[in-house]
Amino acid sequence: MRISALAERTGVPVATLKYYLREGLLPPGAATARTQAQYDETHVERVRLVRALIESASLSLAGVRQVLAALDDPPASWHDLLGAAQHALLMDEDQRAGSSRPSGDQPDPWVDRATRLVRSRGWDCDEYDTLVQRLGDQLRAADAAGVVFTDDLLDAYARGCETIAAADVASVPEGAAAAMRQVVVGTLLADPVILTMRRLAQQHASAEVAGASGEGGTASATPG
Amino acid sequence: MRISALAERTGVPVATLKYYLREGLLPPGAATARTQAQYDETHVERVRLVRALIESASLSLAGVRQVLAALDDPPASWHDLLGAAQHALLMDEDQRAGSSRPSGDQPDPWVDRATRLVRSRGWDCDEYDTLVQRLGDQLRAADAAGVVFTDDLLDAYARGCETIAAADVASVPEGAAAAMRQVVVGTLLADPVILTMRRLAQQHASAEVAGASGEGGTASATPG
DNA sequence: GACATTGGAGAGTAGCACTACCCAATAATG
DNA sequence: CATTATTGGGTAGTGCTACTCTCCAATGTC
Repeated sequence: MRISALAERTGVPVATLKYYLREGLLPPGAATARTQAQYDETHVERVRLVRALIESASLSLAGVRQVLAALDDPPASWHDLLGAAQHALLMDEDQRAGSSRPSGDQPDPWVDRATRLVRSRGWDCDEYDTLVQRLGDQLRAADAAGVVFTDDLLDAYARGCETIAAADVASVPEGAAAAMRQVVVGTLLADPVILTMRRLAQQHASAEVAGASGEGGTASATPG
Repeated sequence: MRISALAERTGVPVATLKYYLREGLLPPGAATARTQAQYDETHVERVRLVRALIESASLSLAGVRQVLAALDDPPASWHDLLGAAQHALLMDEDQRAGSSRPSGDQPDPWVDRATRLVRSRGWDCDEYDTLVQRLGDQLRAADAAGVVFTDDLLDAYARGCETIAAADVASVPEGAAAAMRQVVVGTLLADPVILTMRRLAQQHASAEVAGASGEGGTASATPG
């Protein structure tokens, strides 16, 4: 199929596809001549993947590049695989949010709290560093904004995340190279799903509380 | 305090504060003369809030504006309050990710699946519309990217989110206007926290599985 | 042979979040 | 009262991202 067919199949304009080709997000088609190339189903899939990462997981192009690199060069072990996926993600998020890591050696109380939280859950692998740092940063930011996360609340988050993560890990077919896609892309695309579900669950929980306490709030229709 | 003092207290450059003033993210200080105004602690708090929403929750300025508007004009009931918070969020996220809502009346299988999922959890309030739509969109995007979310997986997500949301709702002081801050800002700032925790829990879970199955992967150190 | 299409590349665009600069009015200081 | 620094207010410019447009000669197709 030619580029215009690829554009039709995916709903992405030809100009954008050319851009992706230039940026290396899309591998070049099999050149049949100097100004002609053939694209196949793998290209369709890749374009759809790129679009999903951009639109749903809201990755930047740089982030997409990282993820694709990880996909094209799958690490050996399960664990490294997850690490690679997370690394790709971290890179991207760090870029868009200037993480003001003081990088000093003095003990940061927020990172401490994050560490204690993680420990209390029994999550005491090594190499958490980046993620725990990140968690500490987020707790600090929340505090600066005047929001209090109680220990109970964070503990509930941790329990909820354990449920989620256990299912994540269980859902991956063992050892296959196809697992990579599931882990990397699944992790990324599940993020927004989880957040949306949280909102839904909040609505449900708040409705229950409201109902129980006889709250008569004006139930405004969801704005269009 | 003058604007330069505000800049020092918050670590935000004066030029940026002026920009925020112009954009209405920061209320003007009490003018003591035509070219002088006094700022107080509420301004410090607001600046920190804005920064947290931008850096941690990675909202756009437009999103921050929405959130602040909701904060300044708190709805009467608990439930509406949450709705306002979520509305503000949706606006923002919809802007940055062009939600390709077909808006047709034909039944969308993905939205259907989302609806069934929500129903099966007993979350059958009204006015879920936007969120369920959103969930359907996300499931469709994942499918397009070739990622399969099994029913079991989504159910586990839902259970995890129930845990989280129950804690969210329980953590809010009843009926106070201060609750608004906790709900709106807490919801937003907790999002990244939850995602980070998910990553941590995944690491933990994958390490356990790897350990159990005798996996000998090269445990690369987390890249700095 | 006529004409649309292609690959390749450069340049241009729009939006976002600042950032720099300028101005007259004012405050602070001596 | 003179001097200097700072302020509010505004305009314009910056850097970045993700496209989008335009051009070209080579090619495929009829």
